[in-house]
Amino acid sequence: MSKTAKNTTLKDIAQEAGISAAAVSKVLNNHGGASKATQARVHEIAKRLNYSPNIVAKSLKVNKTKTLGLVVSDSSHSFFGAVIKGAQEEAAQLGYNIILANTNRDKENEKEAINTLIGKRIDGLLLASSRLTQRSDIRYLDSLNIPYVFLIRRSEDKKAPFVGNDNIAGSKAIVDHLIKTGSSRIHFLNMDKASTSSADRLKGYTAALKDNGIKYDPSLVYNTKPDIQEGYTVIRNILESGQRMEALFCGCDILGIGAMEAILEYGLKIPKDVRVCGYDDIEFAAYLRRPLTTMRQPKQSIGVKGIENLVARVEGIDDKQNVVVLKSELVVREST
Amino acid sequence: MSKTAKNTTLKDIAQEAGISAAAVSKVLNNHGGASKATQARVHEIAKRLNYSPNIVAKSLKVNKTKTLGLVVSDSSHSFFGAVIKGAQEEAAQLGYNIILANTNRDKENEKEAINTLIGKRIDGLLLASSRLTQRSDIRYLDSLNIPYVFLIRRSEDKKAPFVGNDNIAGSKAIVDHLIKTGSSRIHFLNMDKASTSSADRLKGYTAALKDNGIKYDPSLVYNTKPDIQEGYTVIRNILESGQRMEALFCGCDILGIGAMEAILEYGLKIPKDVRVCGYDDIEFAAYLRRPLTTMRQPKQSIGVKGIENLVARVEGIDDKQNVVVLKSELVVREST
DNA sequence: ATATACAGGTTAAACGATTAACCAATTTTA
DNA sequence: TAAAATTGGTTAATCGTTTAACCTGTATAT
Repeated sequence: MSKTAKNTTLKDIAQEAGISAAAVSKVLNNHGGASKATQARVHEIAKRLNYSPNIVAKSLKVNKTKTLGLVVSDSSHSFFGAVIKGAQEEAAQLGYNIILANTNRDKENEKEAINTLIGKRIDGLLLASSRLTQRSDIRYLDSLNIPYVFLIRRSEDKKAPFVGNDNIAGSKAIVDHLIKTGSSRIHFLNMDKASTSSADRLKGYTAALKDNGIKYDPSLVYNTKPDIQEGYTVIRNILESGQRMEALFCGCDILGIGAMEAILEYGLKIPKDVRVCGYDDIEFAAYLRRPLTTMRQPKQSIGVKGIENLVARVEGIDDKQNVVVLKSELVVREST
Repeated sequence: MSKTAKNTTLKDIAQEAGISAAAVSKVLNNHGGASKATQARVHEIAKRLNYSPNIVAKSLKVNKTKTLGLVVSDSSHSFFGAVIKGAQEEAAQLGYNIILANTNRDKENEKEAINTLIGKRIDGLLLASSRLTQRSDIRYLDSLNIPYVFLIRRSEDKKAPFVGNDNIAGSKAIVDHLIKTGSSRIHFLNMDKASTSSADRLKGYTAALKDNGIKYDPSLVYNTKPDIQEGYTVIRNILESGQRMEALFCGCDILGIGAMEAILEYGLKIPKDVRVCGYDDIEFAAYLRRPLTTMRQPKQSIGVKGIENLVARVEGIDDKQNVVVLKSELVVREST
């Protein structure tokens, strides 16, 4: 593996073809001003010498890297997997590459990751489930001087570019489903209180109750971080405290999985004793102990639309929307 | 979002500090040759002007980008999610970034992806479940003149750098488990025939049979691509053909999920009538309809070790192993 | 026939860093 | 005290492109 082997450059081709490097550059970029014969010769030589343009040099010159940053809280999470794939493929389609960063749900990590991305001079930034959702964070993001788009979780500043689903409508729809199918006392295991997504899902929950004339009982609402074990623990504790539970809406499928484990282990039947639903429709939701009723978020589309929107910004196209809200879909399965 | 705002450069700092850009560079890189006072001044100005070194320029000069390529067949796949995360975090730790590429299991896509990565002048390449595993592909990869490491699926050329688990030992262990716990007629739903991983898993399967004095019956072995629906279809067809099935080893958990769906839908009980196991231990294997017995591959470690090994190559360290085989672990669950 | 346009290039500067080579002034060493 | 070494820098080249500005010879227009 000879690391010292030099790559072919424009100059090499120029020399071989007996013309200037500038001429070669123009040929290779179709910038005109070259005879058919020269064009053919240049292309032949380029192919023969296995030329691969040095994008680093080009980037330096044109001040664009054709690279976008994608920061996610946890790329191993099934949900993000789909988002990442959608984003990556759409980016490739549009001629961009993606550098991936993980934040592990930590704001400082996130800022650090963004800073190194900035050093690499990315053209734009996609923030999935970001922690930088406060108004003050927007000032920080704006100071980076590159376009950015929030994914999944929106900023407190509602004008900030965003692609995701309508959490209020989605959670209202799923709670409506629980009510219409017979429950009026509905526990809600939501995610971290801090996130705008959680806040919206709570709004949907209360809206559904109100619409159906049910009084909102805050003591039925719990918060924890999206983690199977956490979901298990919280629900187990509730059950062991002797509280009656007939229906449970989990803020995400991951919590739903943990919750179902706890419920089944406690000896209750799903859906006979307790009806459970989640949110997201992660890949395996249909194959769980009890296939899970959930709201299907258009995960891959979020990635795709996110990139589309970001690239439009990067390239200065201005017929783009600021806020793109995609539809989520109720998927009813065995668990309810 | 002013796109024209210029970033601070070394020159700006130099001007402000009244010294040359070279001096500033040295200060910022701790290359010595500057008074304490100058150092302090430079650092202060850099911070004040919000200086972020242009890594693109640096990369061009030093001919290293501190960027690695990671090509996977499908980043949305739960298994790769963990690998990607391990790789990304380890890379960050070592000062590298990762550009992600998807191939969708297509060799031409893979080559194309690699070519654009080469254009971006990545320092090294990680190939997860690559299609470029033939000897002729090694020549292609070598011609790229950058270090590469195979992940998960090894090359036919056994000397090629590789990080993954021992598929022969792993599949032998799990088939042993099926035999020791009472089955002698074991169906095997393996993945695509072409892959070295499948071939190794078949070797493990036959080795286990042989060790236990069971005759190998090729008519019990099926191949299909790793996809839930595929697994479902193949197994459903087998059952509908009237074949008796008492134990089933699936080449990956994904196939196991589809298989279990088919078996349960056909009215058979798991594990009473048919005992099923998979391979990989993807995140949700424990929460499926029937929690799945499987071999737990150290997915995140594969990513981590892969990067470690690749970076050692990139940086010319030579106490690295060529082939790193990590242990997989038998996880027995309800399905067997 | 003269001016004009165009085809097919060339030259040189620039992007923002790094780094080898050099230098003047001061300090240390013998 | 003279030579050597150190301190704290500077200059200029370089990485591989792109691109504005320029040039020259031929073809076309008037």
